[in-house]
Amino acid sequence: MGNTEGNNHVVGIRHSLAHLLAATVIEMYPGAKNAIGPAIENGFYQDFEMPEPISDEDLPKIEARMREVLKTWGTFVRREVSPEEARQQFSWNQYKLELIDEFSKDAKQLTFYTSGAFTDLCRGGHIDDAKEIDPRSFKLTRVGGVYWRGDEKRQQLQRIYGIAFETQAQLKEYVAMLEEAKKRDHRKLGQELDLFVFSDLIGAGLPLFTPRGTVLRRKLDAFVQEMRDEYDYQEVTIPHITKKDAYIASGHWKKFEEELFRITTREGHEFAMKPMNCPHHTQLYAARSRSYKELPIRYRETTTCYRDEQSGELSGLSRLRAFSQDDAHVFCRTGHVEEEALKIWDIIDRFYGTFGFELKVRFSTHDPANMSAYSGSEEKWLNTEQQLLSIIKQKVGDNYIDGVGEAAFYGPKIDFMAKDAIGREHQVATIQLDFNQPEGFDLTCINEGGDQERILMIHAAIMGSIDRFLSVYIEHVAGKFPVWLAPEQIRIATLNQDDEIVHFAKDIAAKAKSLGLRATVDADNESVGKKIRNAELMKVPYMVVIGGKELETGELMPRIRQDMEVNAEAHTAHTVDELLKTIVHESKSRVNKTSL
RNA sequence: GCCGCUUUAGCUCAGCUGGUUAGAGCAUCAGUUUUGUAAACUGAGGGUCGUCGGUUCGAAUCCGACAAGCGGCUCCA
Repeated sequence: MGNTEGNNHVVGIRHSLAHLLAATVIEMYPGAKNAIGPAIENGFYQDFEMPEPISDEDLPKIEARMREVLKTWGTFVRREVSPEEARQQFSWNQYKLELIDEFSKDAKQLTFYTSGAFTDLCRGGHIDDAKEIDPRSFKLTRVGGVYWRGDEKRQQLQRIYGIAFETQAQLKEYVAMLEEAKKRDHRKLGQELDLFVFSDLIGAGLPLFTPRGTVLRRKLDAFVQEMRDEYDYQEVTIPHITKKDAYIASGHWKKFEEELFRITTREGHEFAMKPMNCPHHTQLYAARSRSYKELPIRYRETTTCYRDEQSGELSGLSRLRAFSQDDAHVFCRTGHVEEEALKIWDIIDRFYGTFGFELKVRFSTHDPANMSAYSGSEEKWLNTEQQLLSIIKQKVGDNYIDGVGEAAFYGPKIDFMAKDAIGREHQVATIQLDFNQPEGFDLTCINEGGDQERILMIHAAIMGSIDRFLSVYIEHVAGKFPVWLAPEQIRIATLNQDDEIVHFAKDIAAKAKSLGLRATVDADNESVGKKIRNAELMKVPYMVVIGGKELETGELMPRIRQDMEVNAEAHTAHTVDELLKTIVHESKSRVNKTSL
């Protein structure tokens, strides 16, 4: 692990490269204006207003020119200037002028940094000398469109991204990681492994899951529901459309009206496809008066939600217009919150632990500077946040990330981020404490004193969206699903098309199916080598070849997918019963190792 | 939604600057072969070149709109 000094140094390199990129682009494209360009994780970027749009194909020549310009650069020279002088220098660049106006509000002097023939307005943070940059340790990666200052109402600029490290070896390592990520891309694997498809006829963001993909969904969902059953969740079922009144009461209408799929009935009534499930579930709770003795009431349901997402936001299974949530709502009193949240947390730990994900916790709170984005008084916000914080402290101490402004509009959340096998983080599970919808829907219980008491709701999704979880999980395991999830658990291939051999293979498959396994027979007229290759490509965990030898001895030599843990004697002959029994055991125990 | 790029057979991709019946590999189908742990051989079928419109004597190729996808931005209950 690098020390702090080393880390600052690489940040300095990245920052300095952003300057170099700005200098190079301005030189190569007369009329180009640079806006901002900071160091970021693994690299840097620089925003430009370009006279003509550039594309990815332009990057190699910009990169080559950067290396030339770099040779002319030396120490970074700092100079303090007055705002007036700065304005004069950058009169050609309205972006810098805007920054100068802003910075000069609280500073009398601004700073310029110069290396080679290039000077930029900058607060600092470079390395001392541009000669410290290894010209082989950076690379321009992509160009994208961005809004000036991140505001979609303002000018659109072009951003050039680069990656940069202290050494060429580190750059190579990072490039290798990106290539590995590309190989694992769930959109690619989804097609190769025959898990899901999209159709132009059906529409963007509307995934169609194949039989194989559906196995994955059902097994994952069953796992979550099995754990919820332990904690007395009750399964419910709701329709997928609703009158808009439900969203007016919940507060969603005000905030998400634009993102709803709306339906007008022939009688002119307005409905919407449900974008979430809480309003429906509240009505199950509110169907009759509830005694405090009944609480907590826990509803769970895996069901599809529909949101009219912006077309540019759709991406594989990560962002969809129709997606399925493994949703649950707990209706309870303040005194129940801690215990209920801990139960959910336990399910989350067990679920993600099973897959080898490392979890990080984010405490997602309201942004005091932006209260208009939230429902309810700030006092109530602070109150509920305190409740969640004490739970977080209890579970992980100070080991959590502050997510100011990351709350839902109706309440604070505990969000969980999973770190995958190649080090990327994804937001997954969530526990949300909601004091607003119980108000909106007037949810109460009759308390010990016989009075109506306002209750609280906890929203909890373990996978969040099954679809999005799948996108993360497919990439995490690179499509090599453990036996309990594998759409095809064992493939029985015949050596040839001899009747007796084919019959034996079919008998084994029938036996496997009777034990609840997912087995297939490959009796095609193909070479053994080809059949093995096909099974490998589909990442089937177990494969056996049946020939005369097997017919004679009744024993099988399993071919076990390489990522699975095995014992020494795994790759020896086993009886059919022994082999199938093992696979059944692995199917139930949810481990990715064979007990052969 | 915004900026940029892309779209040729089920999949992966050729097709130069517009010019007679649009190609390959894999997959599929048929025949041959009857195979021992990651690709047997031969042959056949399959595409109105994303859709619609325009320019042109002539469009897969140029222009426009729309759709879908990719990389970003914005958004994310």
